[in-house]
Amino acid sequence: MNKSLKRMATMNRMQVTGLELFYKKGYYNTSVDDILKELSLSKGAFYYHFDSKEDFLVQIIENLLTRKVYSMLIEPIEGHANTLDLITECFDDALETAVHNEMDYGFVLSNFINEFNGRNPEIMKHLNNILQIWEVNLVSALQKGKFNGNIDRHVDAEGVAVYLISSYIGIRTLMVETAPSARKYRYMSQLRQYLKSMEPKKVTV
Amino acid sequence: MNKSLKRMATMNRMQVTGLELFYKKGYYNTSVDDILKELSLSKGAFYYHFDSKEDFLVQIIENLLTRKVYSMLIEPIEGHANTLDLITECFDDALETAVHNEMDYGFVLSNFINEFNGRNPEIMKHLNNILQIWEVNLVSALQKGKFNGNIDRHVDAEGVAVYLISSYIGIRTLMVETAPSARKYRYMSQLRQYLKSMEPKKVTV
DNA sequence: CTTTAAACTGACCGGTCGGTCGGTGACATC
DNA sequence: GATGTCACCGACCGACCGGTCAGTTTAAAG
Repeated sequence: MNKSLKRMATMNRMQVTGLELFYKKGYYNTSVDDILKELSLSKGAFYYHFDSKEDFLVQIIENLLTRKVYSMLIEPIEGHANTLDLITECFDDALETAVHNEMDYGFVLSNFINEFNGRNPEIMKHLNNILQIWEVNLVSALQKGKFNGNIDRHVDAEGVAVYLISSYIGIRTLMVETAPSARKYRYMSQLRQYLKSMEPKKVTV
Repeated sequence: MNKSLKRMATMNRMQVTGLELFYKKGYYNTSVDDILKELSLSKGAFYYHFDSKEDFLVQIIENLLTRKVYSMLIEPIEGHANTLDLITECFDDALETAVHNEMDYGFVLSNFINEFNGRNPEIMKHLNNILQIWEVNLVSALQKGKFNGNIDRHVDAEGVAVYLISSYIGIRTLMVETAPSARKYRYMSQLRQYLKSMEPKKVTV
């Protein structure tokens, strides 16, 4: 195998397993040895590829987490269909994935925000960055919806984006352990109603 | 000082400082010695009053956290005024406290849920219990609102409760570090709109 | 076959943490 | 003022964790 290919393969394996365990047990409660044991690799291999545990996490966030948020929450609302429908379907799909996930530990991004807030500003910078990208994309999708006449022009796009993200982060926390399916159903039903209230007011002539 | 009074006083001091540090740095990242140093007490004093670090946490949750949620989020919506107004004001006050808190680390309850989910079922039981009490009280407040004619009778009280709790948990996470005041404003504006959509439809005769 | 650099091993180190335990001072009771 | 108990002290233990390093394996290149 090509040398640099092997390097990439090993580093990727480590990152995938690392994200998995950090998600399950938290960053500080997962030792480097835990990850290595899962992969049957040694300490030396880890520190040959990464400068430190923190450097490792940064690369996981940049490589895997960012992509995850993009594919799950950003790209699905970039289509040309009715923005409100796209958002509804995107949230529904994302939550459905969580419901079917046997071992659900919540929304990775918000779990990390909770763990590093006030403890590691460097990591928080990266996490806030992802959040901001999500917010910006939501806002522009909403504005496109207003432009296309699917959303009332009086709607405050920034406000709606914040409210949507808030509710999503919250429901993912709530769906952990207690009746995820029932809570998803109730949440989606209210979300639909909330989004419906943004449809353009019919102008009766 | 009376013996048992002194005992209570010391235990309470420990719990208050413990909650403070667990909130700031997380449970697993706060050592028993960290708490003791703050209080100029020794290990022996701690383990004289508490069986273990976990027992200590359980007592904090039962004594301090539960009371905190009650006084901030449950009692304020128990009044006789219009339920929707009570909820609005309650959320506004709770978020305003967070805005003015120089060192804000989010919503204690959801922070703990994030930290212990999938790691400590015993603690999760206590946390889910608080969440459920909150939910039940919200539902009954909403039903009272329907009974009193302040809320449309078609409104799904359980759904609204889940949606409110979700959005609150989420906005508290979002308000951490990045523009808390602006985000609070946007959130509250959308919350008002969402709640307004529940007012009874005027029956024009 | 030899050279060489990359990939990896695992023993080891300094430090931290939860928890233990023998001891000590303060103070109420007799 | 002797006695006993409550509240507290702090040295210590064993487990664990992030990180280092001297050395071994692997495999491409000459």
